[in-house]
Amino acid sequence: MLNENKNYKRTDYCAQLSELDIGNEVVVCGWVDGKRNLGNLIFVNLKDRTGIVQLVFNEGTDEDVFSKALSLRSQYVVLARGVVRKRSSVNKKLKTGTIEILVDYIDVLATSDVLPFEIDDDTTASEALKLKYRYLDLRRPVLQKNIMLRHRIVKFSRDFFSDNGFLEIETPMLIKSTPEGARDYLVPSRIFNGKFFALPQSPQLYKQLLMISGFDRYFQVARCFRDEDLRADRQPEFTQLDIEMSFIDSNDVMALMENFIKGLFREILSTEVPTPFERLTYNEAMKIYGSDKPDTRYDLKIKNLNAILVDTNFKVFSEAVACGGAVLGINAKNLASEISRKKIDALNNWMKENTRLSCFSWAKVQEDGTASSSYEKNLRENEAKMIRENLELKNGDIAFIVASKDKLVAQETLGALRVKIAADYNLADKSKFNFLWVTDFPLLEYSEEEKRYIAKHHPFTSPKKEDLKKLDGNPAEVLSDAYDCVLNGFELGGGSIRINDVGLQNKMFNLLGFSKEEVENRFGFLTEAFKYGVPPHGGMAIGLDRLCMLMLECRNIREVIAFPKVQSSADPMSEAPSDVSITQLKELGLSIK
RNA sequence: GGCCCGGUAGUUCAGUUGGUUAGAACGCUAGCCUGUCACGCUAGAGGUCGACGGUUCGAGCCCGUUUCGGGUCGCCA
Repeated sequence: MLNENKNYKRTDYCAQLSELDIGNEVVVCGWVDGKRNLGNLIFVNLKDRTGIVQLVFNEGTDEDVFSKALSLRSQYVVLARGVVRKRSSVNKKLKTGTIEILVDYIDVLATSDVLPFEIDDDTTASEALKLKYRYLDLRRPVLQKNIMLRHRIVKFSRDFFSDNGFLEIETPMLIKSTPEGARDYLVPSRIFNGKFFALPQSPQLYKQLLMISGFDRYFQVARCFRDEDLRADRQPEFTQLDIEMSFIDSNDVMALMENFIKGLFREILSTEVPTPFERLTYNEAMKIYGSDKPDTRYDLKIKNLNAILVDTNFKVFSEAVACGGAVLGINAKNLASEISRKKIDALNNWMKENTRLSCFSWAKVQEDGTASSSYEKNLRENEAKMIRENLELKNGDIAFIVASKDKLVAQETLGALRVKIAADYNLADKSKFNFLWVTDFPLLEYSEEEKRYIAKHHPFTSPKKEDLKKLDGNPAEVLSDAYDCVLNGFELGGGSIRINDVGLQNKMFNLLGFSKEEVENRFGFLTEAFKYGVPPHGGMAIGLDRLCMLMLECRNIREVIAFPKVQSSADPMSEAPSDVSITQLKELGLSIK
């Protein structure tokens, strides 16, 4: 009788069945996610992407069907037909916990070897193992959920921008390698031996060319490649939500993105994000938070103590001030008792290893006004007092102070310490999504290594109109019409108004130290295009993986990417990168040293 | 490129001062079991201690090199 009809088609997803289906004959397909054999009674959890439903086989079950059920092992793929019925005992952990399917037909569609690790949300298998068997890792409910939510995020994005008059246009993957920015992934050319394509770091130039073509509003879910080392929030191959618009200014771009984010968070997380987002200039962000991507969910704001310490006897502080640097402090409120001497030492060690300064000074004030402190004994009484007042240091608080002859180093170091303390002592409200714009970045940055200016954003970023004149005088002071979108201490994305004047663009290349020949060679097609009617334009790009990671509260960007790379940029599953044949190399005119 | 942490059964880990036959849990295999859902009970199989070299009478343990993974700094226009 078995296999009388092999053409059963799935009627329902496992976990979409409910008490409304009781009495119905259904056909489900999925993977065996556990079997409980009680002798003459067998329960099988059948799982698909929607979840789990329980199959039952009992004394009334056909003998052949029952023996097939007995043979089931974990992760076998089966098709089962049966009648939905109410359970005698409820499992509250399952969406389908009140029903089960009494099976009258089962087909084993595929068997499975014993798994290299248990497929379970709280699996403890190592990253390496899970990534080698990523397709199994992806069977875990949490990753299934992440990938399905990512789909919804991308779909919302496409719908949103389409509805706002944007066209999705694909740009090439094989492009010209350009200087500046990250290291390119290179692809050798077969036709032109010795020459290379690069994979795009972003579709930047192409989207600007699309503006010149008159498409006016462009977006793309764009894959980008940067051959740099990985981090927990960074992959060498990643996806940007890339947009560009003509006839707009930076406020238009920011307003549009605020609407987008608001809609997205409402749709996916049912959360209201307040708009407009807070705005900080780059200088303010560095001054208050010591970072150009501050996490504003907690306070720990930085105070400048220079004025108090101009002529202090304590050389560490006075020299920093005298050399144009800074003495900066933060007050970790109510953490004095938590941060013991041992923990202070540990923090100092952390700082030595992870920042450009080797140590900080610190102080705790007791109830009677005396202090336990690494620096107060070196200061005059009124100096110590003024620092306490400035930092609003009270009993129970602990202050951290850094001094450096380089103001930026002091800011960055204390900014990093701020983040570290907040992470160690859980100061951030995890339920919050604090968006902000950081604007008015310096246009240029001096590179000691290369002995020249490099573009802080990219070479096509427009200076702020009011700073144009400074370009000839002191280019280091010129601010750019650029903006970064920051969420909870992560740079979500950024953009700018672009240069649309060929003269200004050439001046910019000149400032960056490119010769006429280099410009012609590298960006000739762009400067040529710039002769033929370039509309004012600008845009931005959002790191889609990072956005998903933050929305889904993942700790690592791998959790929202189906097939991510490991820290060495390799793929342990396919074992890419790999050797290639001599023939392949020969065709490309390459030989391996 | 630098620094830190890790690699012992299929998996996650323990392994004392270097000393007899390297353990546990889960998983796996077999048997029993009619309401389980982390089913239960009984029995069993399963090890190149990442690799190479060194010290030693003797190395999972000590030393060196190397490899793989994780975190981080540099880097990421």
